Amino acid sequence: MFHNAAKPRGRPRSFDESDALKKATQVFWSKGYDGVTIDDLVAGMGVGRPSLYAVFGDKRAIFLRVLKAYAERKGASAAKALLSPQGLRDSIAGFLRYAVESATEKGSARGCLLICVAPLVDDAEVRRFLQNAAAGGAALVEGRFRDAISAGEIPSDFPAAARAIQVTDFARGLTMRALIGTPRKTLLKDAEEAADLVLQPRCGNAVQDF
Amino acid sequence: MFHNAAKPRGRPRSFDESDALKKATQVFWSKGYDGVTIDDLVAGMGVGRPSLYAVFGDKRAIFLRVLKAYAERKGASAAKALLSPQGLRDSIAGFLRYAVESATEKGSARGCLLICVAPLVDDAEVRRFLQNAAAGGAALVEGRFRDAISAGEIPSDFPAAARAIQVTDFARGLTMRALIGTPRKTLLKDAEEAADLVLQPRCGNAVQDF
DNA sequence: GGATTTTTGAACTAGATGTTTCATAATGCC
DNA sequence: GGCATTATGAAACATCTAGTTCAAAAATCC
Repeated sequence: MFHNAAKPRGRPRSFDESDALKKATQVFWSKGYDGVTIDDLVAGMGVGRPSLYAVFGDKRAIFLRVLKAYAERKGASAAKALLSPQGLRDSIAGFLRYAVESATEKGSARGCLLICVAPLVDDAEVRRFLQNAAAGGAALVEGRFRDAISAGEIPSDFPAAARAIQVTDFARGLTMRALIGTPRKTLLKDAEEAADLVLQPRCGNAVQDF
Repeated sequence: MFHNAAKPRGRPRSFDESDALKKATQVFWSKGYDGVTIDDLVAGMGVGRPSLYAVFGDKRAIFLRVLKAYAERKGASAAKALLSPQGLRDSIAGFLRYAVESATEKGSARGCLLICVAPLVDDAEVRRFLQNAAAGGAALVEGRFRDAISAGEIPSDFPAAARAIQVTDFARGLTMRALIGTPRKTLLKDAEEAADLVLQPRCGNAVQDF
């Protein structure tokens, strides 16, 4: 049940659809949503203007498709980064390290499309999508914490949900700091130190304990 | 030594300069840098087009002035929020609470000009300014930690610098999450929980300790 | 090969945008 | 009151931008 063959009838396209979307990702990522013109997309995607409108729609539609594809890739990568054979601390460190590394990749724009640029788009559908994506990210980390509880790595009263939010919000902060030009090395150090902190079992009364 | 008098010679201005800048702040804050047109500024600042160019310069110059004035106000407010008679935990909580509250104020745009919109401006001077502002924010929190060490509230080997970065980056994360529409109540809860965590004295080997 | 279908490049239109010009208005100075 | 000075509003200007139109190109089907 995969009759993918069926060659289309007319002139074949001169571009690959998902490849063009990946190129569009870089365009939006580096210039922001408002900063991107159709000409930028035409040049960056290697797709002629009429084909662009016919196949993808207008700027907003392109951005939404870009966003969804990007979020899927990013989510998969983040999940992979959480899988560490070295245990929980290294999982969290790996997650934060991935955030930093992908936000400071050379040859690509700094920061992150989901964290840095999409939130500024004034569009209800985008906002809804981002809220889900944010919740999904936190759920990913929370799941890792729950696995650790099951494995006996951390106590069963470990506040998994709260700590997951702390991890993902901190990652957001690192990513924004990458955007303003903070060097990768600095951010990686900060990520490691934060990974240590977040595994503290319980922490209601730190001051009194001292 | 305050001879401020000296009335200017020609026709008096129909607007107050610093008031116009505050209005410009709202314009940039709500629409982002690229999203703002000169017409937006003319309408929002209550300053005619030629006066705008004569007094403030072009869009970039206006934004830089807005940014600096905004950063000063924000820095002062953040410093005030750190001053708590209730001790360190409440200081940090106050800092995070202020971040959330100012990012979810009704009648104003969500998020924060320094954290959410300025980082996307593709301009070397803006980036330099933001790096300094970020360092200044972290220094503010670190100073509060050092005061707490002096006061004996936390041990002297408390990692003040690292924790200050954790606090400010987490605040960044909260602020970005405010931008995408996360309710204030949720963010305030997250802020309180994080304030507890960050006061943990030392945390190198959490997993082993358990 | 000719009809049919689909894509493409170039040109076009209408409107938005950044910036300047200029005559006029409103003040202080004498 | 008249002159110098500064600010203002309306309009002008050139450029940029989003989106469409159309004939030519490139493929399949018969």
